Amino acid sequence: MPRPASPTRRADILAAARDAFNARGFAGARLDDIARAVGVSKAALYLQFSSKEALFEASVRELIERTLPEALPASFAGQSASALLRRFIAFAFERLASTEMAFVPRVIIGEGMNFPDLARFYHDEVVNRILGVIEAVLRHGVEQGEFACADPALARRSIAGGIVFGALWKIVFEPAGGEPLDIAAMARVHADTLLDGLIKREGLPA
Amino acid sequence: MPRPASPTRRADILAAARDAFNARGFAGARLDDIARAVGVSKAALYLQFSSKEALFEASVRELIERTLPEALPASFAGQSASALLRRFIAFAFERLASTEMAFVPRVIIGEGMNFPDLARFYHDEVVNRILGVIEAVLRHGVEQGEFACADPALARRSIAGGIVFGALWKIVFEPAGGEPLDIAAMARVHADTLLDGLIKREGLPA
Amino acid sequence: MPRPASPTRRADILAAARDAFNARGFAGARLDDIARAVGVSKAALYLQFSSKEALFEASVRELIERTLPEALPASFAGQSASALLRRFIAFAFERLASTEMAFVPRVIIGEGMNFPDLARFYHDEVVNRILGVIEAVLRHGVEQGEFACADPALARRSIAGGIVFGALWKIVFEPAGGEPLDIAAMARVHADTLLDGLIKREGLPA
Amino acid sequence: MPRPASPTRRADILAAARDAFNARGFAGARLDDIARAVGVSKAALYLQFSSKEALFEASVRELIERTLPEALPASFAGQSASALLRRFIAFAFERLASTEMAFVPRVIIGEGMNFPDLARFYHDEVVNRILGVIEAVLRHGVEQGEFACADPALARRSIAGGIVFGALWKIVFEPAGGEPLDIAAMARVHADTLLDGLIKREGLPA
DNA sequence: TATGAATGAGATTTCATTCAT
DNA sequence: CATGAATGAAATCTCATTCAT
Repeated sequence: MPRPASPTRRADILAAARDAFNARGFAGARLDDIARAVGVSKAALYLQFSSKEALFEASVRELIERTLPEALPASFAGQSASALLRRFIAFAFERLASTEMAFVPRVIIGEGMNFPDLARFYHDEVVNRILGVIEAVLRHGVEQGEFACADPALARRSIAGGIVFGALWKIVFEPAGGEPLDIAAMARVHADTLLDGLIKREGLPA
Repeated sequence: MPRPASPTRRADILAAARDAFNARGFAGARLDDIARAVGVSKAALYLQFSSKEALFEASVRELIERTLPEALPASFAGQSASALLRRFIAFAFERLASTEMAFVPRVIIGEGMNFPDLARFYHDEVVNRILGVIEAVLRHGVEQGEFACADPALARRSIAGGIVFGALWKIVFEPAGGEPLDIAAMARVHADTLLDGLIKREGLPA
Repeated sequence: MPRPASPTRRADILAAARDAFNARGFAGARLDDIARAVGVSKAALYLQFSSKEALFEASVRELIERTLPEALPASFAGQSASALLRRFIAFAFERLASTEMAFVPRVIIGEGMNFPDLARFYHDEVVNRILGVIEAVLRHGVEQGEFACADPALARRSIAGGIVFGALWKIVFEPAGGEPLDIAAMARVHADTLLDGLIKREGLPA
Repeated sequence: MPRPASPTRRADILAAARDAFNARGFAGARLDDIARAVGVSKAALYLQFSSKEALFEASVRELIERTLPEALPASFAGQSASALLRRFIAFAFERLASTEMAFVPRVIIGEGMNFPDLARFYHDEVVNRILGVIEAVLRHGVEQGEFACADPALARRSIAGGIVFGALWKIVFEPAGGEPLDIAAMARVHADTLLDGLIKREGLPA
């Protein structure tokens, strides 16, 4: 019994695919399950995607392309570098800790070696761009005389690292019995630590 | 061609299994390949491990148990908190960036959801202990009046995050075309950033 | 994009079907390709043919019915049996070596067992009639005292055999790397051999 | 329930494969049926042959390699060219008309275009070798002053053609309702016709 | 202990065929 | 008439697992 074509069909498939890949990994996910979740036949998947691999790549790319633009701050104008960094960290934490978004780094880390094109795409289009934004904020702060940062190209990874760690905690360790993590609190502490440093400053409150 | 039983047989199998799981993921690795790499029959694997899952878990656990002692710094006695933290960071970066050690976080991230026991084991035995060490250093620094850190339980993840990010860069993004990362330099910058903070201090060089 | 009904539509489909069946065999040919070649939808094929089998049978039958008249020589009147046979052989070689005509024997040989009706039709309408023509020439020659032929009913297959072999060479073995065959020359030699025999005759040039 | 390894296992599979390919063609034959005919699982076929195509090629090659040597005369010594040719024709008719052997040309003709390597192999190893033998006999006869044959390279196809036609008649047209063909009689008549020619010779019985 | 041989269950993929529009 | 969308049924192939030897 054929079903009507629908503009959401493709999006439905991508969402179901994402769930499946998220839950079982690329090799472990079954097209049968994806099809059943969408409510179509397996063959219907092949009307839109030429292979399981193509479906996987599309599910990753689509998510990235849909969500990346709003993940990057549009402009730095009129804000202190500290405020910019705080906002970026808070925003990134909240985003990346959501299951939908966290799916991508998880599969890239877990299966990237089997999909070198995809890993490169993710590196080029996501990781590098985000690192670029962070570095720009750092340089902006240095130029304003607000930040001291000898090597922004390396320091940016310290900032990204905490965010990634928070996301991994949420999706990997919390389900495994790790203590629940308050994302907003961790974002705040991450920003505090990075901005103020651990070493006590004279005359400043901790 | 029967081979003599050997005490290294089990270790050989575990090493080959690790290579395979590292290269292709759990589902993608084939017992055939592992057996061939060791030079035994597939059936021989079942003499030592009851299933592919068991072999996977054993290969991860064995590595953890074998390397855990050297993964933790032996003693902190008689050093400033700053020096301790620097040493720990340098030590952890170097360790985790090696392929053998990086294998564990990678598979835990990629397959942890299908191996909850293993994820919990890793969390309990490794992640939490390492985080505990970091937290101890932080508290030690606060007690000595050297550090200002309002929430060591959250701040420790900022420290760990940079380390994990460095390791992921090495094993995931460098192979995908990312720029080569100088681990020692990043360790230094990570420690600098965390200790001194980004915000410029009066009278201190950047 | 709907297209106007057209009297050539059916012929177009049959021609495209023939190409496809010729190129990949019955099972290997895809309705998708046939439809695309014609420029209609797959479903449109079903408006004219009830199944892939029906389309195949129709494509073969149509070719036979369209080409049979010109496959048989019009008249033998007023010629020597030798001349008749030479003319027939030359004519048949030339005809059967063309791709379009060779299509039928090829698919009958390859798929006849799955299409017994079609094989019988081809046998009755083509093979037997052509063999009948050959036999008539032979008997004509014997009656005229020109030929010596004890069993024209069997000998006719020796004549047809060379022709079929030539056609198969063209469509099967030349594409597979066989040496190119000069059809006209082979027709000549085939006729010579059959008429004069291999055993040397007194007083005749070899 | 595993079955004991057996030296006939491979031969059994090849025979069953030949039956299946003979009955339904390459694309139409199902590995399921072949496996069931042998009494093993489908997977067992893959222990010996890496794909359906490999099984097909092996089934053709094995048959050719097993039967071709005895089909070619070992030596021409001490026989008249006529006797040689008669013997060869009789032998070839009998052989090629058997179902086991005829399967090969049938499939090559019907599906050779999908297996260019196999078609070339069949051309090189079978067709060309047999044509070479025929041509050698013809040249031998010419050298002995027994045959007159201006172009043995073309005439050999007239000889082969009758044989092939006989085989095709047996496997294609007899099942389709064609009149039964007496192979031995046709072999005799084919040899007679080729040797003596159709044109009546003075003073010789027809 | 060790293995070669075998398999069952399931994976992806293909394609002739149908039907609402 | 015509089609885009959909599907059911099957095909090939894979692989963890078992067992007689």
